[in-house]
Amino acid sequence: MGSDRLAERLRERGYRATPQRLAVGRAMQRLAHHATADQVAEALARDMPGLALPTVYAALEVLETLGDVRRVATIGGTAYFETTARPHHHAICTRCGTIEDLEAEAGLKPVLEAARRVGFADARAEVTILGTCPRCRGRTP
Amino acid sequence: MGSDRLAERLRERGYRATPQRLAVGRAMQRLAHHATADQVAEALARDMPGLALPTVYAALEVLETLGDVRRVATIGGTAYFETTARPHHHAICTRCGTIEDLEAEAGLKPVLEAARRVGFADARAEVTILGTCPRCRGRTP
DNA sequence: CTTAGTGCAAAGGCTTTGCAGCAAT
DNA sequence: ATTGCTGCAAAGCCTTTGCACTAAG
Repeated sequence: MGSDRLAERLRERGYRATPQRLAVGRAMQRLAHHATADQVAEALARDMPGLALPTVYAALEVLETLGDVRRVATIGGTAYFETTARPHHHAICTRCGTIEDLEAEAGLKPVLEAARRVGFADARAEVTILGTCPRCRGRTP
Repeated sequence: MGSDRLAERLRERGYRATPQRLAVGRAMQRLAHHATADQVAEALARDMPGLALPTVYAALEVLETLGDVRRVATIGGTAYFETTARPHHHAICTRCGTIEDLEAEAGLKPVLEAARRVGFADARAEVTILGTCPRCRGRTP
């Protein structure tokens, strides 16, 4: 899933390989973990001064249909995106919204099967840990 | 966790037992699964004509601190709330946002431990299935 | 009586939409 | 030469905030 092949993969699916899409794709790989549209835009501000936020959203949407990127489940608010490269789970701080990546295996087959039973085919499973992060822990309730 | 005891539990924690909070608490139990603030307001529109949306949000927030209610992890957009009574997981349609409850066991200890390792204490784990619901399945891509 | 809570309105933040101009094929 | 994309601006949603008034304790 090298970023160099992104151009080619875009064209295969009938999309144009624009500099913006390629840049967003590269930025996502560089940020790796998870990023908001705003963070992506900021990361690219230097190289692409004119890059607009709606364009980032549009690019992320295309990358999503390609399967390169997906949205992370959060407790509302800002949308987080991540690359699909290496699957992992997330710990979200319910106070400040910080997201931490977790590299751990989970037993999700029963849940996936339950989902299939109610009609969700070819679905993916994701574990979300919700709690208080270290920094928020030592503060006023 | 009977709704009748909610008044008492509110006062124990220093909150006032207002009709609005009790009504929101009852509505959440009745809606059971998961509901948006808007749905709660709508469900109570008959009985409490003057109930304003900000009040519903405020009440849900209080119920959240009581531990009666919590936010569900979703892929952005509208916030969903649910009662904490019976733990379960969710299947979310990435197209229309529909949420389906799943009653299945998952092996989440490794993930919870990984979370604890990065400083998330007393956290809860939640599995989110992301895919396409039966209704959206048979439609234009 | 006191002070928290409601209701209303308005602000705020993030995401999406619309459209003219530009660029990829 | 076409038609899709970008960039900008504006609209849209949902959620939160501020403040006067009401009501809980």
